[in-house]
Amino acid sequence: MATKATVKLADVAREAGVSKGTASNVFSRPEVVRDEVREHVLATAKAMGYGGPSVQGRLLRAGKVNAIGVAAVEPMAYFFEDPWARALMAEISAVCDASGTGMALVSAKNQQKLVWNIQSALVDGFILLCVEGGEKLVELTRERHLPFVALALGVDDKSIPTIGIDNIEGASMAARHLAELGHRRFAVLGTEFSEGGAGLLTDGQVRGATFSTSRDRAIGYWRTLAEFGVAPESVPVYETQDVASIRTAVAAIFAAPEPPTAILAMSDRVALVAMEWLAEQGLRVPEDVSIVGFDGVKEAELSEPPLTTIVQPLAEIARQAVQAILQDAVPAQRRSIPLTIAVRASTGKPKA
Amino acid sequence: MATKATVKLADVAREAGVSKGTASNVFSRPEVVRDEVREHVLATAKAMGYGGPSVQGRLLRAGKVNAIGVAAVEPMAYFFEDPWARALMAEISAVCDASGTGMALVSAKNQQKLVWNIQSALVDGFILLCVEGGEKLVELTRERHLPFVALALGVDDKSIPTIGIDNIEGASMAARHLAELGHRRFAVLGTEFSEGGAGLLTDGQVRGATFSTSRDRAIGYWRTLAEFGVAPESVPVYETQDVASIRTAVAAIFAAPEPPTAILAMSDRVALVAMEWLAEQGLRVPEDVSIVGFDGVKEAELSEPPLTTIVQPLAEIARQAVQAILQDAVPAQRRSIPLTIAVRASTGKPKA
DNA sequence: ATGATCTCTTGGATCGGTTCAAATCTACGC
DNA sequence: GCGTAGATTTGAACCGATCCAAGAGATCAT
Repeated sequence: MATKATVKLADVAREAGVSKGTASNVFSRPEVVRDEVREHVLATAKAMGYGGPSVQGRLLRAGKVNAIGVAAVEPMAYFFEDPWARALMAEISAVCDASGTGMALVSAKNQQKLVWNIQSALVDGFILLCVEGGEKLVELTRERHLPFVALALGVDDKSIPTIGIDNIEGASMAARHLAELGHRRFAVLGTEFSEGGAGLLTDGQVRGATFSTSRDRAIGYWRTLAEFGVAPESVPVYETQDVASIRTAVAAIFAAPEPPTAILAMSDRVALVAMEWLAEQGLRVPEDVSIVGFDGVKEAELSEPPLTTIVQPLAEIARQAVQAILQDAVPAQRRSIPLTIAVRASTGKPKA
Repeated sequence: MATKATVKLADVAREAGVSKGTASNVFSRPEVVRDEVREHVLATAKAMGYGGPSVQGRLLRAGKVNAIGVAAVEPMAYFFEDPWARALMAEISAVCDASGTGMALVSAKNQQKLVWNIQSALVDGFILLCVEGGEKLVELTRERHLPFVALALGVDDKSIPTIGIDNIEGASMAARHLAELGHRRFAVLGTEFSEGGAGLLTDGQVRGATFSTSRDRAIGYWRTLAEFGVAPESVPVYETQDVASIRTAVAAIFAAPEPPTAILAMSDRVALVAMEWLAEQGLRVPEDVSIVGFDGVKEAELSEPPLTTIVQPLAEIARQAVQAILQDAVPAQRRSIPLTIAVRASTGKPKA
């Protein structure tokens, strides 16, 4: 059903009695060929079942693929299932759409396959979603000698072109919001600090975290709360992983003799799971507990109650990332984009 | 930062003092070259900043891209935002993942760009999401002379390789479920029947629909209801488009002197919007009205109440589509995959 | 007629690899 | 010292187009 004996441009040219060059022009620069000739070549091509210039051939010559790859160390379905990834992909694709650039999904949970996929992806550059295994991903991508930009990179490395957010600043905003409402007893529901960890963390574990994203957010919370007279030692930080670990953590937090009146969650996902647990326990948000998320995913707007959260400027991140790659002008180092806070119904004054 | 003077294989070969052929073998068939030579060439390559064999060059020779394209006549963000598309994409990507195949997103709302994108996509074949503009899409894809499979194609055309579902059968299941619960007064909340239409349809308009998907579902509903003694004329069919048109339609349905006790919705999306309207009006589901959706998207499980719906076997559709393309064995004609019904809380016995 | 312009066409070089038949090298047996 | 099988290398052909300098024709003014 597909290409059969693969008719090529040269065949069409011969059959039509013109040179290869002319035949090529008929397809890629029709205006320079005389109408009569063009029609004839086109007709011959159609008759022979020629499927237009092979992309491969053209490609070899042009060098540009006109597509960018988006890579992650995750199964490919991640792009369509994870809320953050999805939101980001939607923004990236909107930018690509506008500039007529194609997108290729490059991904694999399996290291070996990932190597191969990155090596052989037909793209002009990469956008790396570094939520997990970021360093490895960057290293692999480097070898392709193509422009790339890392997003959500969890490690500090000045030599990696990154577009991101200022996590300390974002966390600060969340903490300030709650502190200004009058809260003084807090707990932090964190994301991953180190490979596979979970549970209550010590100050040292927080500062020595593998993933700087989590570390910076914790530091941002602590620092700002301190300004309001809340001692960091009084603000426990729980590391979480899957849903079960999140529930365990919230349970631990509220098992305390004097539970917090406000929760600082390092991601909307964590916050939403926590809200579910709270609802099950009959604790009202925000009357009994206020909670602030982080990321600004769509789901946060639709939850009951809607979640106050720090929203990431995904559209702007996407725009800058795609532009950087298309123009082969990747930032020399990390570039930060300002965050905003969306105040919704999950936060309020603490109980008197 | 990217490739500079672009070192090529020939350069490395010259520098290392071996032939181009040997250099090529070092990278693509390392086992045939002597260790000593291999090491030396590899070292030279690294020193010169050679980024491995260019994919383009290899490609030209090999002919296989090892990627399939998924195309739709929609803005690219559609793949990440539309519930049905997302669910399907997740399944497709799972299959691709398993076989190490890459995925490229090919899409554009703009006809001209779409043509170009399809023409130049670097893929071995296409999966077409034909929810809208299906015929045009098929036509364009044909020209590439690559294997392709159409999904959710809304038109009857035996010459198009399609993998789909039996819409009549699915609609039948929905209708039977409600009829067996005892319902006798129905209304159909339909999807698009013809380009841009909306509102109450006549029998003739239903049967003469442009989109066979909607037509078949309507026919399935009517046919089965008739078996239960419900005359087709008593079951109004409303065509809908955007959210506003859906709300208008439900409003019209419930403005009737004897409103139906059950709604047959042709898609989960339509059903969910309708449920929202019903909730606003204080009508309880299923106590006052039962409703059955179609598609089986994730959101249908999470709605309040969870929606009874006809679920499409997306995983199986995805598997067959990807396999067909990878093996260049596209079905000669339409192939149907059986549907199942997920009975949830949105349906119950009618009020006595 | 002759030369100057213009408009098309042509053919060969090139993109960056892979492939494979033939050439070269080694080691080993007699 | 000679022949031979086996292991490596080589070099030219090829994949399917695009690009461009140069050639061929047609048109028009002198």
